[in-house]
Amino acid sequence: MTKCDETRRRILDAAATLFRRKGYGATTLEDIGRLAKLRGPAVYYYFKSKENLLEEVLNIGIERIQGAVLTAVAAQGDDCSHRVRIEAAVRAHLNTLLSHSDYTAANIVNYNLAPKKIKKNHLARREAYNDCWQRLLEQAQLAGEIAGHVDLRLLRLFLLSALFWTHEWYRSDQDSIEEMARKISATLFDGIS
Amino acid sequence: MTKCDETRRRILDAAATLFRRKGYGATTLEDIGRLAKLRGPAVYYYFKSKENLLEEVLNIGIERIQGAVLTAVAAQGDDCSHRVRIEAAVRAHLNTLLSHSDYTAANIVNYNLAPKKIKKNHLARREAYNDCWQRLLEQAQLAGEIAGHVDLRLLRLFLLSALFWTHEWYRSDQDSIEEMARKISATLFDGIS
Amino acid sequence: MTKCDETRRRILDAAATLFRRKGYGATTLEDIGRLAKLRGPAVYYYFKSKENLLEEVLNIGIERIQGAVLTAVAAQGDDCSHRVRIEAAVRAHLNTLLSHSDYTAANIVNYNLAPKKIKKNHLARREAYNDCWQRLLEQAQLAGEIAGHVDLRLLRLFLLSALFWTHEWYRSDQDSIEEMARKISATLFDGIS
Amino acid sequence: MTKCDETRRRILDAAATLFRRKGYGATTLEDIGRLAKLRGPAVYYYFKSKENLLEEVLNIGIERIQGAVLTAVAAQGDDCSHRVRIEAAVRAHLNTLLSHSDYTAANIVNYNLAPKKIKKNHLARREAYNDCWQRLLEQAQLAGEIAGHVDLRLLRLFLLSALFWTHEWYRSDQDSIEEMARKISATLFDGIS
DNA sequence: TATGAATGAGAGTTCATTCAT
DNA sequence: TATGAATGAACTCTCATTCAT
Repeated sequence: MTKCDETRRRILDAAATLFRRKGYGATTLEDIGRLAKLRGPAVYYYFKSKENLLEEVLNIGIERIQGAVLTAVAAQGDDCSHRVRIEAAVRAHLNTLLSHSDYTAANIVNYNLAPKKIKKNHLARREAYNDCWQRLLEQAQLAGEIAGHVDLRLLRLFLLSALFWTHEWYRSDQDSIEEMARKISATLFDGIS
Repeated sequence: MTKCDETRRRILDAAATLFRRKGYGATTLEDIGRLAKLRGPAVYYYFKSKENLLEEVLNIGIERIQGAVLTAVAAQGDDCSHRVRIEAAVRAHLNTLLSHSDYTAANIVNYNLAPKKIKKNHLARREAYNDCWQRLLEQAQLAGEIAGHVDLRLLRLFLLSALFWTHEWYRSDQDSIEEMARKISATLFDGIS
Repeated sequence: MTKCDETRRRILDAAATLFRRKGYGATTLEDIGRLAKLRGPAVYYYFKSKENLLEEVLNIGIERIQGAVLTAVAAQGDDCSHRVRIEAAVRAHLNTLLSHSDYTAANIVNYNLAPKKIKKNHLARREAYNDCWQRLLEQAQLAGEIAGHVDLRLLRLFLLSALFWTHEWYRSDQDSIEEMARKISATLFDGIS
Repeated sequence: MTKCDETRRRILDAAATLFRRKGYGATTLEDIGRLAKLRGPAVYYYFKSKENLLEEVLNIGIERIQGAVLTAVAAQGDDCSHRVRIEAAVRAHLNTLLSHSDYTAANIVNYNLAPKKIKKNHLARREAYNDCWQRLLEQAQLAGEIAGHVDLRLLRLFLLSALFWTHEWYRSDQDSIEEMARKISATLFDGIS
């Protein structure tokens, strides 16, 4: 990794952290520069514009979580139950979002209010991630582990909404991610009755 | 309703709509004025500052949804099952959030990135709304309709996350609120197995 | 005095007080209204504009002090020394400026930074007041009570500067106007050696 | 002197000139920028706020005149009379105020109406300058050159009032500073009788 | 590779002023 | 006689962006 790449990464990290914490609009390039240990305008050496920087942060945010989820699912092997696979996916999602990187949280916080152009460019990645989950659920339904009458689209939206919004209330000192994943999965499959 | 109150309401409505659509930071007072059919600075005749306006929009957003949920639950009477009551609450929440007013959606979109002072002042109302749900779930658990082993705090957070985030993907032409409420409730109580 | 005149006077008094305390620029019509017990725009019923109001305040400020000084001098009669007359003038000037009305102090504070048009209109009155003093000094010099070599123009400017600026440091609980007038007059005539 | 310092100084000079001429309130940052040959917002590269700029102008105004007076007095040596020293102080004061810099005049014009915070911070410097004069007069009185019965505090206030307000009427084509200083000093010590 | 200096667009906000009532 | 409502001009200030170095 050249020094150039390393600086670029430092800027991205700083941006992710600040976009998450204060939001895109309230973060100045000078803020980012400060955290990345250089001056604001230096960002322009590495990125075309602030929007551009946002775009990249958003992309990394999705890539990371998607990578983590896919890896986790694959790691379960082929002979385990779909319930186990889905729980692994939940765990991986939460781990990435809540403890491994600011990029994904920055994505959630900023996607909605991002400039239209950015949203448009980014949409495909979001849908790709949704598709991962959709497939996961479909396979479980095919295998009979999810009842046939369940509306998978709604289930997915509902589940991902819940998973994404954990970052708004999660406190690392109160909740264990492992446990959360287990409980969420249990609630989902068995219900609360 | 005097003309003054009426104009004030028009400004609040405009602000709620725009705060929801573009976010607090990206919404100009001139934008608000345009939508409310007056000039930007006229807003200052009714509100002390833009922040002040935000504060009021946030408050109304919570008041409305809390009012709707409490009313809906009360309307079920005392002799129905807790499952029915909770489903009624879900339906009322979704109705308010998705079709009755921009205030609640504006609240969700903007609360997190709002100025600290505003967040602090608003916190109590958010917690009050959470408490409504907590009580609803506790009563159901006491009555045995929710299994004793269920972690109610996590359940509530999980459920409200999912319910709040519907506004990000809900499309009125694709999803019926009635149906969503029914399905969500069913998934919750019976699980997906 | 009709009610109309009375209100007009209340507005002028309020303006004088505030112009003196905070300056013309920092005083809003709403401020003036508040002190005069009516709303800001009501001022327009009595005055054409804020500038207009300033103009009148400035004029009254000079008229009052000039009236007081002339009256005081005249009251000394014709057979007293010029030194006594001048001391009476000093006393009258200080009394008006420091304890009898805000108009004169408002004049001093605001004249310099007033809009050019106002200054131009007001100049004649200022000069008239200067002329009173100039005549007072000339008569004293003619009578031999002021030495022939004294530059009366400079003396007048010097004396009036000192007298006008008392309002910047005068504290009614520390300094007696009577005594100040006596000491100033003594210093002036006899010197400090 | 770096380019940065040089620009900063240009801005200060412009501000001093305009604050003196039109007053703090009526001076726009754009005005200052125009005179300093840059755009208005560029001022913020050098100063935190307009108030900040005012503060610095006020400070320089006092520093300059105090420096000039102290230097002038010291330059008289130890064996001259106090009358000579005081006349030198008067001359230095007038020279600085009337012909050497706008800062001191800007101070006089704007101090009184300045924001409270600024006034408070600045007060000490004003008092320091007053103290210089107070000491000057005390030494003269000790040496017997000022009569024992003279109220030095009043004398100082009176004298400084007169000296400060020269800037309101002084016209360089009518009055010679040298001569003014001489006459003022003569009047002061010997009286006008 | 990165900074210092500067710009220009645009924001929130204030306020004298107007006008219907 | 006075107010409530609204406007428009202007101001301070912020910030993404540019450019010479």
